[in-house]
Amino acid sequence: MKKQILLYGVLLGLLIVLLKFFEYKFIIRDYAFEIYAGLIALIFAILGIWLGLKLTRKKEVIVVKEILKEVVKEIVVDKSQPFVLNEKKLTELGLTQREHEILSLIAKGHSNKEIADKLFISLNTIKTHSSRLFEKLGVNRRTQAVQKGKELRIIP
Amino acid sequence: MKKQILLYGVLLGLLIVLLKFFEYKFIIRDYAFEIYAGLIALIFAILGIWLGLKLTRKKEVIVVKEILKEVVKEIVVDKSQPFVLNEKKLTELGLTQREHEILSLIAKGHSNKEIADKLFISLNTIKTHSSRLFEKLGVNRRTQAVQKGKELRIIP
DNA sequence: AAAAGAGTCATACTTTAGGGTGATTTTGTC
DNA sequence: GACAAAATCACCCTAAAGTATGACTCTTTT
Repeated sequence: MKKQILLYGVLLGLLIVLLKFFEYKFIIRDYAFEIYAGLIALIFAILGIWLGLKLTRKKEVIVVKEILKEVVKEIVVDKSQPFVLNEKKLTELGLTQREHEILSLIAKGHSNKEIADKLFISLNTIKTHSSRLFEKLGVNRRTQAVQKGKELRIIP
Repeated sequence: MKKQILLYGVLLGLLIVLLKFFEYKFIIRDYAFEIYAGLIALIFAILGIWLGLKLTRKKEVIVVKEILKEVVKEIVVDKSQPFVLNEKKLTELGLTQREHEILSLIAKGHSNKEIADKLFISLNTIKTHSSRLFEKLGVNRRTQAVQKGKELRIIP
């Protein structure tokens, strides 16, 4: 926050210097003040908008205490939608493409049968995929898988 | 958007007039320009921030076409979290307290057995509740119920 | 007091999901 | 071409989930 204010101040100073400089270079003396004011207003309005946009990117801080390692980790999760796939987590978990695909279909409320029909593969295959999927996510029910998937931001 | 720009322009004009007026009233002549610039910058930065904050309040427009009544309704849903219970929908659907409670437990990934244990009631009762719940939501699987529940904002 | 709504429970039955194991086929990589 | 990873499928069995129906108890409303 202090950085922002400092940045604003410095920018304003620079701008004034710049404008004063141009004042002696060109012949825009008559409307100089209005032009300056307009320019400053424009620039700071844009900066303000940018800052405003940045401010709304709410960050949720999840504090995970790993007792075993006696280390306190802070994971900053960007909660400002829309959904951006967390590819790191995806590879970290070792989820394959197919497994990921099936997870999202599960999340959409489809039954295994429906998923099988949709992907033109056997029901058994869906079961194998989902089993492995659950194992990798450390869950044992599809509803939990969906929950975890959303939490880890690997599905929308 | 055009309103915003107009507002900015008018404000800038007013400000300049105001400042010019004060220039002849007080003796702040020496640093007048810097003060003006600073004031303008400040005001427009604040305006920008406000605008930026307003811009990020994404609104999702759901268009519901009621064919029977030949009326097109537009429901504007504010999507800028956090969860606010849509009580209207809740009563509209006729969900009872218990059913709603069970829906949220389902959404948390609990099995029927777990819910039964948690609420100290029989597994069969959970089944009856969930059945009626599904019927009211127009679904036939718990994953779909969770989806719909979130969509209708009756669960977080 | 009767009716209605909500909550509870049971029994019986069907469907879907999940776990375990093993096997075959594709596909991409060295 | 060999190898590994991914994807496919089958079979078996158990566990959950879901459907249908009927019934009992409270509580609130009429």
